[in-house]
Amino acid sequence: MADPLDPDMFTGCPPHLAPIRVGDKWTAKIIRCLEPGPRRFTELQAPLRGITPKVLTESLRAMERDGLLTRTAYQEIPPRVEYELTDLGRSLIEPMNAGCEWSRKHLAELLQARETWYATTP
Amino acid sequence: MADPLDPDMFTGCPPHLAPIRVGDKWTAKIIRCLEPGPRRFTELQAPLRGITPKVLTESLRAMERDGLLTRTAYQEIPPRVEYELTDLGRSLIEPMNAGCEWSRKHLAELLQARETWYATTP
DNA sequence: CGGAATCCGATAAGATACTG
DNA sequence: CAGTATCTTATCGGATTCCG
Repeated sequence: MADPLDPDMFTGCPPHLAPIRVGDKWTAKIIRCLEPGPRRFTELQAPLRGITPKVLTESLRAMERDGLLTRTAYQEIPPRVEYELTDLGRSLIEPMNAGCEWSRKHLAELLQARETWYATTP
Repeated sequence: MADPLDPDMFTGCPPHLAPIRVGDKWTAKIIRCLEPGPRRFTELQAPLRGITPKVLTESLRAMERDGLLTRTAYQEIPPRVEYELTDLGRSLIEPMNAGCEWSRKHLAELLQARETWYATTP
C-alpha cells in the first residue's frame, strides 16, 4: 500500500478564504487524499483535521452517489472499507488544479484587498 | 453602452447541481454579466432571476471588498451606480472556464450516476 | 434608482454519544 | 474499524417592507 497521508497536508488551506470550491467543504480535499490511490475511512480522517465521522460519511456518500468514488467493504474482522476515485472523480483534478493555480497567483492580492477594506471601511 | 443582458443567459445553469463553485451562489454569474463591460445594479437583476436586492447587494459588497470589482456612484438624479470588474476579478474567468469545460464534458455522467443511485438505493 | 432594515426558513456543519 | 443517531449551532439565501 501507499505511504500514510501527511496529517499536515492541508495546513495552509483554510477553506473560508478560497473563492473556488469543488463540491462541499471537504470534497476537494478528499479527492486530493485519494489521488495516489485507495484509502480507508480512518486514513482519511487524519489529514482532514477535526472532521467528525458523521460529516466524513456524508461527504463520502454524496461523492459515491455522484459517481466520484467507489466504496468497497471487505468482509473481514476487524472490518475494512476502502474508498477509491473513479475516472469521473479523477476528472475533477484538472479544474481543481486550475483553481489552485489561481490561488497561487492571485490569492495574496485578494487577501490584501480584503485587509485594506477592513482597515478603511467603517 | 453595451447591449442589454439576456435575461435567459443562465437558464440551464441551476447552481445546485454544479460541483464547481466560485465565491458564493451568485459570484460567478455576476462575473459573467460584467465580463463585457460595466453594468448597473438593475441591469444585473434581470439575468439573475429572482435575486433580491439584499442578496445582490451582499454579493457585490463582498466582491468589492475582495477587490474583484469596483463600485462607482455618479451624483445624478436619478442616481446611477456602475459595477466593473477589476483585473483581479477578470483573472477568475480562467478557472471558471475550466469548471465550465468540466461541466460540458462530465456533468451528464454525474447526473446519470445520481439518477442510478436514487433508483437503486433504498 | 439603488439600495437598507428586519425577519424567517432551510441547510450545512459540528458536538456528543453509542453500536455491529 | 467504520460507522449511526441525536441534538445544537451557524450561515446562507430569501421575503417583505421601507427610504434618500
